[in-house]
Amino acid sequence: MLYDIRQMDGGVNSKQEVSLREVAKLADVSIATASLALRNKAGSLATKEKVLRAAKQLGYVASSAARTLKSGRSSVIGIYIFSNPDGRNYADESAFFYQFIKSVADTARINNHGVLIEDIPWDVKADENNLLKHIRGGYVDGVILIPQFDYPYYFLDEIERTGIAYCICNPADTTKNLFSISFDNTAAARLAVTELLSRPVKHLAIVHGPVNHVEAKMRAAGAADITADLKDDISISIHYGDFTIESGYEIGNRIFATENHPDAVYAANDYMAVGIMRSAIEHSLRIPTDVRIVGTDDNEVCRAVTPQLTTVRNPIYKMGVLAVESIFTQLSLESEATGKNEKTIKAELIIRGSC
Amino acid sequence: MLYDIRQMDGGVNSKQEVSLREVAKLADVSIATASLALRNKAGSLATKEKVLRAAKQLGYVASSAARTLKSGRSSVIGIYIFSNPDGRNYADESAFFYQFIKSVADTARINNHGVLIEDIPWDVKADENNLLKHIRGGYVDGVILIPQFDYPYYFLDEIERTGIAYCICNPADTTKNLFSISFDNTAAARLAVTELLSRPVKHLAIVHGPVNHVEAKMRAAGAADITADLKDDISISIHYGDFTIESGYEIGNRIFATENHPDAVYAANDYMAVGIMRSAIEHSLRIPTDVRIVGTDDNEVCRAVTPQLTTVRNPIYKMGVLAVESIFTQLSLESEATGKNEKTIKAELIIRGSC
DNA sequence: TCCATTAATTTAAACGTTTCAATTAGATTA
DNA sequence: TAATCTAATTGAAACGTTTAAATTAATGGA
Repeated sequence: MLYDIRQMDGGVNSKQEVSLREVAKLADVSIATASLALRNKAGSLATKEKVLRAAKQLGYVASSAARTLKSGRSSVIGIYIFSNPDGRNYADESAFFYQFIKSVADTARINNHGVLIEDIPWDVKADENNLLKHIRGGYVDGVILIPQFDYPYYFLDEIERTGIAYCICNPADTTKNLFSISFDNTAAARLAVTELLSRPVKHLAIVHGPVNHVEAKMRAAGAADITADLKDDISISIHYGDFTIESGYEIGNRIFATENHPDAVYAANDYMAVGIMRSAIEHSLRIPTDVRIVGTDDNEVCRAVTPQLTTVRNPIYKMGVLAVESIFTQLSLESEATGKNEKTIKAELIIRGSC
Repeated sequence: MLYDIRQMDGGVNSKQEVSLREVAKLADVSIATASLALRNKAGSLATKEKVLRAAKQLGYVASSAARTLKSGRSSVIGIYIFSNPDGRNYADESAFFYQFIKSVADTARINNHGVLIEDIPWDVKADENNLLKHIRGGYVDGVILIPQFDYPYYFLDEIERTGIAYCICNPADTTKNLFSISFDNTAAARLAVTELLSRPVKHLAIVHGPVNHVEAKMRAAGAADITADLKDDISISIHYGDFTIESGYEIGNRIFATENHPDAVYAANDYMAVGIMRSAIEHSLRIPTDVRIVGTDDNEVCRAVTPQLTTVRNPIYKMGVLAVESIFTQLSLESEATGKNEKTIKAELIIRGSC
């Protein structure tokens, strides 16, 4: 059922119930004085009190539209999650995104900002999605972008041109000079693989995520950093999943069916790791005795499985906080004065029973 | 690090780059004509084309603030998730919320509406949180409310008074006449318990969620419906968790330590269920041979564990879609003409290996 | 007491749309 | 062709704020 809202003429056109005019009248001051007083910008103490009382009595709330129109600030920050163009939305499953959204919303709210959220498939054309529309239309004061996949940033030039505050979370290209926050995915993978190799390993399986997924790529690079130096008596196999539990399970079924099955598995995310665990258990392999497994992210599934999954924590809540702070820093500075700023979030190994 | 955005004077006050005025000038028509043409409200074909071309050439996007101010419609729908006042945010973990948000955002976008998201702890006073502010300030055209817990609806009178479109997801009190969508939690629990009882059971454990959680309550009632009719040769024990994996695990440790441990467990959500499973496995109990377990929700953790968890599916994506549709129906009708409307979403048993 | 400052207040002009009412152009009929 | 009707276009007034500039009031020093 689709509604064409543009043709909805019947509905309630809710005019502001109580405007600044009424507050001013009740407080017996001019509209300007009322405006100033309410925002604590000027006025004598007595007037401020008088106006505040009047506003409270009438239940006055400033019209966001009028304020935005005049001030040029919407007090809204947009989160734009770019999703997979192939239509498979691994992210649908991800508890992570809610944590991220919540951290952004919490941090924004402290500063009296709202949060707008938008999912944009990568294959939707620039002029058909809402990112640039929102920016040009003044919907948002700042944008937090989560590209996820490694496609060309069609939006970057326009964003830089308009000078809007932005922060890219886990950008694909860190050589560009951007406002960005990145989880140190490379270090995360290095930590995980190093942990696996801290005990004797005969066959190490590396399970990558989607090939064009930015974080998966960097985790792959991190794993490669370590395995490159490995002696010949450790055999290594590389596998590609798509970040889902099911893909992990299928890979598990392939690798555990062989005679010389892996005794150590690094998975680029926790979903695949638990899928692999399920397969291992079904193949009557004991974890961690027969096979040791390390995942990535510290998603809640880590604590669901038996034994619990050792993993590298990706502190997603912190990323949201930092992203919003970056936006506010940009907003509070003269546009000219800002230097680009790239932050990195450290990876932390969380040891549990699977390893 | 906190920023007082109210004192940020240095920042960019981004005026609209290209306004309707410029478009009208380029197309050589009046502003009114341009406005009408762009919204396809009137005008000859030739004029429409001319205006559209001009708009495209200039990269024109209507100012959301100006449009909202004049039209009284913001084209934004707000999601307000009420969270636990005790500070324990079970929801932080929930992959469910992201699915819900995404479904709302997807459905809203089809109708050119944005989605604002806000978390409101139940103990924050009415005039200190953003719900009523957003409504009175015209931020949103409609609100989707997720109360989660059973506290008095301080907002309801005001919402009804302003006549804003709203939809309450899983309201506590279904006797009130509301716009609402509910998952049939009672039926869900009945389905689950009935499934457990379809084979011989000696000791049935029922694990409830937080006592004041709306859905937990109804699931408890559903379970009670079935157990009330049970013969005396089945012993029943009741336990209270808080919807987290850890609370399930602790309950598991208690119930599986006893001699006459349960051979069937119903858990009011999947997180607790997998926690219970972990405990069972650690107590060397085989699932489903020694103990059969059924959860609720069909969260992703169901597919993470071994064996996979049998559960009752809570189609959260559908709930988001229905909520938005309810909002749009209200928006498209004369305010007077609307009859309240309560929809229920059916529960569906998903049989997997744990039962 | 008067003048110079400074603080408080107000007037009025925006901000960029939408829409009513009025005007003009175009089509149709007698 | 004139008269009538309809469609297209436009001028101008809002919507509810913010803010620069102007005005008025209050304060202090000589």
